[in-house]
Amino acid sequence: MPELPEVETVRRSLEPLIKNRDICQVDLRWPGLLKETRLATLQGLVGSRFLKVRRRGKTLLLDLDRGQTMLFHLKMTGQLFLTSSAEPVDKHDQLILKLDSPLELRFRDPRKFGYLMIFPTSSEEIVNPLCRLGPEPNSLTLEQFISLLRGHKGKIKPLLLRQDIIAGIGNIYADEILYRARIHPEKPVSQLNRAEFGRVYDSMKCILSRAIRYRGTTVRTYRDGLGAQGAYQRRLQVYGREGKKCPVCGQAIERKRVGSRSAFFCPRCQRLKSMSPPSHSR
DNA sequence: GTCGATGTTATCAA
DNA sequence: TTTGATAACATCGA
Repeated sequence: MPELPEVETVRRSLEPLIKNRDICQVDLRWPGLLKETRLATLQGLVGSRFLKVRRRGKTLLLDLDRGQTMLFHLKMTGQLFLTSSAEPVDKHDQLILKLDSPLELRFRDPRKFGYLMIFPTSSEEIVNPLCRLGPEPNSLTLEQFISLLRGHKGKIKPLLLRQDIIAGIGNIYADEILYRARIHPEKPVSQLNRAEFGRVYDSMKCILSRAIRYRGTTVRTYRDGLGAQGAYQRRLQVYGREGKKCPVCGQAIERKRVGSRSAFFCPRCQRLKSMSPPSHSR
């Protein structure tokens, strides 16, 4: 679930509390967490201090003094949170960074898809996951948005999910964005007119900022940097609501596989084809 | 117990 | 270029 709004919420909740704190001890409990990074590099972080916490797409970037950056990808079920060392360690806790006082920064991930990568901050733009990301949604003008999408073929929803085109949108928010824009997830981008692009663009900005305001969506495992749940799950209009009534027209929400992911949408508000004009023959 | 699905994405084949 | 399948893994619900 960690999409842009969730990762941004983790960032905002974590930064003020770990900024200027030192790493006193490193306890890696599952070596597979490290990606393209040596254990010695991780252990060498003892004595480093956190400077800031950034986000790029769905990744978290923890900048340290001494010029290194820790990149966490939460994937499906990863959690990065600050806690007290008195808190019992879960069997899915894969990394524990002891900070000063009783504070610990922990990475927990039941499914073990998430990872940590450490690299020099200066090489950020050439490092693997970051260098292939498209622009941030909030940095895009409508013109840029249109030209990014127009350069590709295919259905709109799978394109919104592509991180190399636009960074940060995942399955939940793609569905919510398209619902608000009244665009069917399978609509070919080649058939979108300017007004429809405009609606998707406005909807993207609106949904993402609203989801950040509500501190993200907790479907199951997502937690912010202090272990708190989000609140946006109560505002979802279509995601996970198959068979329930569309909030606007009352039609049953449908679910369909689009680009090998589940897509939830209202078949009436999000039509694939415009209605044929009424027939006069009778 | 089994089966199918889950918010992500890299990789490979067609 | 695009798509679909697969894989990484644990958990949950039917």
